[in-house]
Amino acid sequence: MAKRTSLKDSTCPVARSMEVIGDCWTMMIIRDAMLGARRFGEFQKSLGLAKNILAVRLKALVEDGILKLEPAADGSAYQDYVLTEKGQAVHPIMVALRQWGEDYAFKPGEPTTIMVDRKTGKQIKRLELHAADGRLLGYGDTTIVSSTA
Amino acid sequence: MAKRTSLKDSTCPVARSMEVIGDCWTMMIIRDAMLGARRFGEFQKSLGLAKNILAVRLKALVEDGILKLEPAADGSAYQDYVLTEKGQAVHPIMVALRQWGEDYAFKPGEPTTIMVDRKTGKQIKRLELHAADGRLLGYGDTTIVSSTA
DNA sequence: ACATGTGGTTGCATTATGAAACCATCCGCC
DNA sequence: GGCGGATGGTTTCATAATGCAACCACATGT
Repeated sequence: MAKRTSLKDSTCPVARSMEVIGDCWTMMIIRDAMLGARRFGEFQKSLGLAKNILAVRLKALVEDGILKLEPAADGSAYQDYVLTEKGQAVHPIMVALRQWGEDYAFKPGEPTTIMVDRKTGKQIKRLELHAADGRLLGYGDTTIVSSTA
Repeated sequence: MAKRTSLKDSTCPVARSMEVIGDCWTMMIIRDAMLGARRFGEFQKSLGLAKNILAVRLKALVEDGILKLEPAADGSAYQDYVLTEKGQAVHPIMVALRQWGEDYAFKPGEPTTIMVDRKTGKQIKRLELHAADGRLLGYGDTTIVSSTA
């Protein structure tokens, strides 16, 4: 059999995250939801993906508690897909992906989009990793241990 | 035809990042590389994935400049897969994925692994998003604009 | 009532994934 | 230098996921 391997039971949080949101379309849907998309048609038009795929992804996202269905904001009988708190919490991941993409996947001068502070309109600061005592940490300054909680 | 859709030319950095590292196994390989894995066999044993899949993924990672091949550190005729600077730069994404997974994919008390400061052994601080002026930003405090650079 | 828009589902062709078998080197040992 | 096992893959073949297109039910506008 060639069933896609599941990492749901891994003890590594990264694996479990990837199991849920480690899919191109899934992440693009969340991105669009963060930018304000709410309706099936909005996602479909924005992403240009096949409707059956979109339907499957949206269903999975709702099941995983990242999106939830609620009555359409425009008063129609349709429903809106809106991010839950769990879905909104994906924001830092999105920012990290965005910054890496900006750094390594664009030629200088190539048109792109940037994330700005809504209040000032200025580009946001880069994500930084800090130790508990506030020291700036780089790659190599961290390691993984199994939690003894 | 049912070729997997490519997002390589999207103007959204998130899309381009996902195109490269938005794959479960790919991210797991990078994770293991960050934890010190260097050899084909190490990745294969740690991840338990089929060797053909691993071979394809490793080749892609080398082509994308995330891993590079260098003579084995143990002096043998084999080669090591080691992270490039671009590969090391994935670290913040890994941390963001890890924190989200910790928060939403584990029951309290469930065994997991945590990331610690190598010097102090203490758990690292959560990633925070800041504005250019230092203000802490939450979900909803940011927006996307097309770069006019 | 009728056309159109929205939000899907179904069918079928193509592609990717995965387990197992196979194969070419490389290494340690005698 | 010859032999056995370890290493690092490639090949084969079955199954699962993806994607296009066609279809469909219901809501809405006129």
